[in-house]
Amino acid sequence: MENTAENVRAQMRKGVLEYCILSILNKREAYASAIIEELKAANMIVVEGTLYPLLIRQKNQGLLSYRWEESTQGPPRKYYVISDKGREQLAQMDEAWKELVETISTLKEK
Amino acid sequence: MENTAENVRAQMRKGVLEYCILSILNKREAYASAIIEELKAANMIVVEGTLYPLLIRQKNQGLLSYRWEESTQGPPRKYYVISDKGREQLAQMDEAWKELVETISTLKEK
DNA sequence: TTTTGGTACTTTGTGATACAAGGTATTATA
DNA sequence: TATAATACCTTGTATCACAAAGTACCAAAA
Repeated sequence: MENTAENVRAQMRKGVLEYCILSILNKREAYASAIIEELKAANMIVVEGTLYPLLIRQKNQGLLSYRWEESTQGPPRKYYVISDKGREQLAQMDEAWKELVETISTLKEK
Repeated sequence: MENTAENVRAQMRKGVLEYCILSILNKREAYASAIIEELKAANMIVVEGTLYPLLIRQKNQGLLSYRWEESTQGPPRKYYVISDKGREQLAQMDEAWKELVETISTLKEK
């Protein structure tokens, strides 16, 4: 098992992705490719094969809904929208994230 | 699939565990039960079935070594010690953690 | 001296999930 | 009517955290 700097980042972000998606959709609705672009801009690379099943899982959990919209530049886009339940979940995740940051900080103390 | 607050925390910390272990062992050598105690004190619950294989993986990667030590209170303990390679890895992880915190922060900006 | 309880290390099976790779479908343009 | 670009989806694989059960050592009580 290799352990390059890239692998370290990949490892570390596991489980945080779901949080990122909800955070993005809490700002504005978006379709998958746009979400990937925003993640890339924030320095977190995600591939389609990861994102699509994740969006479907969150939709099935009632955290998101979606609607189709025509595009002038290709096939129709599936715009995802965060739901009330999704916002509740996001609030929990905000809390969990704060705690995780605190936990790491505590562990670093000598 | 349930999604309690506890599950959220569990999900989120995936991949961060390895970082936590190296951070603890960078302060002082320790055996598994003591590591679990320190994690619990920092609000991160981990069970034996998770920790032992993880320590073995890190040892096999050359990040840790160990030595046996007698105990007055039961069977001998396996004390793990971080290696030079482990410290290098930890430095990379410190960087990756900083970036991840930054990434989340960026995604939260409207 | 046998049993009991506590401590510590280990293994097996399961479910979740990120990714690589490949596939389908729509639209515009050459 | 190809071709390229865009967009969505699926399958197979590897990894990993966890639950649960097992093994081994030691000391103190019965």
